[in-house]
Amino acid sequence: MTPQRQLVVDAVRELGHATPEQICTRVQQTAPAVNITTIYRTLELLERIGLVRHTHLGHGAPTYSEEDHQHVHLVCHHCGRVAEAPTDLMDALAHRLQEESGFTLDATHVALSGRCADCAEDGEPADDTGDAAAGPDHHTDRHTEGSAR
Amino acid sequence: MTPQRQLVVDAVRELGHATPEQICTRVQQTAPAVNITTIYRTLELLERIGLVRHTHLGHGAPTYSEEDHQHVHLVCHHCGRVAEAPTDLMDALAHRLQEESGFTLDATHVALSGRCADCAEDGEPADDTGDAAAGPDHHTDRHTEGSAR
DNA sequence: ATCGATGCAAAGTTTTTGCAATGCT
DNA sequence: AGCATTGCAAAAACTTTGCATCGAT
Repeated sequence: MTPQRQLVVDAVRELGHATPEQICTRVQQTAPAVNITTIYRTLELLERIGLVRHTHLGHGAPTYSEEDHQHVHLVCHHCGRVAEAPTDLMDALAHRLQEESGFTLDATHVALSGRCADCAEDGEPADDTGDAAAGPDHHTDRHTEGSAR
Repeated sequence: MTPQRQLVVDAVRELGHATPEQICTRVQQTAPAVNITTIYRTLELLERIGLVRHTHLGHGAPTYSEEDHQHVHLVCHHCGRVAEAPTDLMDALAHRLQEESGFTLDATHVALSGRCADCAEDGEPADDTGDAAAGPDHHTDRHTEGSAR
């Protein structure tokens, strides 16, 4: 309804899966005055009305994406990249869970982690100390994850 | 090696999957002087040497468990309870991911979310605003530290 | 004496809350 | 005016870091 909210929706849509801070940065490119608080509150609202959903990529930071942008996230321990896979990959699993445990799976809410094809080629073991490190092309310049301290 | 570390290992083992703070609380039942800092440092160490591993349950707080305690976590949106399922549930999925995307799945690192059998019975829609809310029986009394009343 | 482990306090991050100001009806 | 939304600042929750002390080799 408000311009800020529209900007948040747009940002979520454009970024695909982004943390609140990334969304904030994006929104501020258009409207620098927008506060991070508003991002959080808007995201919460948008989620409640079902426009966006959030997913946990393994790291602490949740990422937001469009509600209808349904896919499974695959995050690589090694390079931190996030790939996407169709949710029907999970169908069989969802079925088994339902049968065996009565558990109804929400396939889109979490990310699966592992190692992507690119990183599998490298023989190097992941420094699995932390989670997915900052991506190679994503400049997720948060806390510059130093592997060896 | 040190008594504190042993206590941390024990706590992780007993609690199954616990946040650093829960572990801290547990350890402090035996050794009240132990500081939360030590918990974090010890956990980091134990993880590096492969004694424990951490898993993201969807909420921000990572939980730690024994390395060999391999299972998939199923966390319920509704009640926040964490169930466990054998990892071989994921085998078929892992295989497909490998084939189709070259992605090597690490089944134990993340939790699957959804709604557990108990909560499925209640017709109530989950207040899916946040993640798993504080459980009904889990009194997630985290911040119980230093305040030795 | 040396070196690592620990406790304490302070700093850093990320997210939430309180409150006053703003804008729309 | 009434009401929701926003921005700012402070608080809270969570984690890491610096530094002095303690213990064992």
